[in-house]
Amino acid sequence: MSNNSKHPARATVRLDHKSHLPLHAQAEQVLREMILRPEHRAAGLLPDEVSLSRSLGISRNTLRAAIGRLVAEGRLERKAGIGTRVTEPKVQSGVGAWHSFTREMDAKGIKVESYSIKVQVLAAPDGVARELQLKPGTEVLCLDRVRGWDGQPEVHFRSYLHPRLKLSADADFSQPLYELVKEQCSIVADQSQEELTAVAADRRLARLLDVKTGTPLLRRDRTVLDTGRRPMEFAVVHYRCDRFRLTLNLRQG
Amino acid sequence: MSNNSKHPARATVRLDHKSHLPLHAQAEQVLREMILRPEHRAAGLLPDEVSLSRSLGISRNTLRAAIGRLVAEGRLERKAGIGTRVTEPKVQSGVGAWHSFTREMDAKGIKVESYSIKVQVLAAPDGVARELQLKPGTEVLCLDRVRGWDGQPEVHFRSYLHPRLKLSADADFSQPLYELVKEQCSIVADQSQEELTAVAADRRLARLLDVKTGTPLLRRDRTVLDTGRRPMEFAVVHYRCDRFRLTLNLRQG
DNA sequence: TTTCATACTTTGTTCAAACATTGGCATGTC
DNA sequence: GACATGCCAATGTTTGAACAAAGTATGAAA
Repeated sequence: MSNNSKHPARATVRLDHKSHLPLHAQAEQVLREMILRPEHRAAGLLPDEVSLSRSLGISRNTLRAAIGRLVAEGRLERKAGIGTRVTEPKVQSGVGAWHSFTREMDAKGIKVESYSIKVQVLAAPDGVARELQLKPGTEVLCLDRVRGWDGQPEVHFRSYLHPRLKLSADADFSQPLYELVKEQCSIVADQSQEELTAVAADRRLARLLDVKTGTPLLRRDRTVLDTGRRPMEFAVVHYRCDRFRLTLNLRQG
Repeated sequence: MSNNSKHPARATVRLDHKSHLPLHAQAEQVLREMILRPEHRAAGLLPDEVSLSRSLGISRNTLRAAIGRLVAEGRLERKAGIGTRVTEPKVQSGVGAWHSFTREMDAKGIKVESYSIKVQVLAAPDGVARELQLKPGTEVLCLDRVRGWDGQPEVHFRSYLHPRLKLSADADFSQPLYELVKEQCSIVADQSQEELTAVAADRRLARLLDVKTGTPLLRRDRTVLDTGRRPMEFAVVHYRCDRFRLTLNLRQG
């Protein structure tokens, strides 16, 4: 049965057969919203394909196309004989290429929150100056950001921006950084050189990320180059790893 | 027309309707081979869906399921009114590529030493079975290795090898693993999917890597796929990070 | 020559239907 | 209790069909 206690009759969204957006795409949107709703996580299972397709007013095949993409994306899991369930959120980030953290989380349906933004101008420490190919002591813009979701901090970024970008300390740093730089400075981020290590949280990081001192953190040192291979940013990023995983797709080289 | 000069009559592979492997999966394999063949890159286009499905002896829908996955994977590109084309391989240098640990260290002039090698056959734990796409409990070869240099351990690998490789426990695992597999099994490692996190050393790891319990370690969960995108190895790697950094060169994506 | 309509090829979308396979559950037997 | 059996519900697979939309090629009209 479709309307048993587990799957109460919802406002059965009927899809628009006249929209220029294909039905499978509309169905995908509906499913994405369903995924966010807690009742489906709680219930464990989504309504079965036959009744769901009926309630959406589309055929089972069309619905399956939408579900299939969400499965491929890792947001749903299907099992023959059982049903379709919302994947337990194991948040991941990254591919062989990198993106804005905010946009990447957005794509996963997670609303990124900013917990603190501090902007200051300071003399570049030696390591930073080396990475940015500057004389030690050159003044750079330093950006501290803590981000997370569901009220919990998850990652701390400390970015040093190359003076070439000519960004002022009162710019709007709440939007994705690389888009800001692209628009304001016409400098486009292109590649990054990264180093990954594990470190213990010191007192400062422990406070910022709301963990105990000594908690293992993933540390990511990153130098971002623009399309002209000039360094534009050096960042030290610390991730808590309890709700987050950095994922990579690499190729044999 | 299907058999014009652009798309000469190939040995029309008819798929096996009695195989346990679904037709769409078989079609996917055929397409993967096609993608590698230069004549299709040269021709610019693959045969059109209708004639290709006929020559494979399957319906257009079934073929489209296979093509759809390869499109999602970025290996094929479809355009309405035009056809389906093999994606031009993007030429990139040193992009998010991985190598043998041993060879990578070699390149840095560091002589890698093996401190312990344990080989055992055991039932695949659930997570491992999932990554290798095996039924839980299938017997797999499990390889434990500790490597380092200057008399200090630096990294611990625990590899689970897919039974398809048919490697016996008494093979010579002192040489680089992927070369061994390549020679012994003619299976070539091609890509990897990785997850990076930071963890605290438990007692076992602390002993193996000669660090204090609780020391932050870089944990790298890696599924290695062969050229046919079949999983061949799942490995959990732990690095001490005091003498070692995992470096990556990524591109904006 | 340029422009435009039209036919044709190819992929895109959608449907209904049938059967296979998987897993959970109840019912039975020993 | 242990085990086999069979039913049921759910996803998995496959097909044939029809029409839509995109892009190319052709030929007629301006």
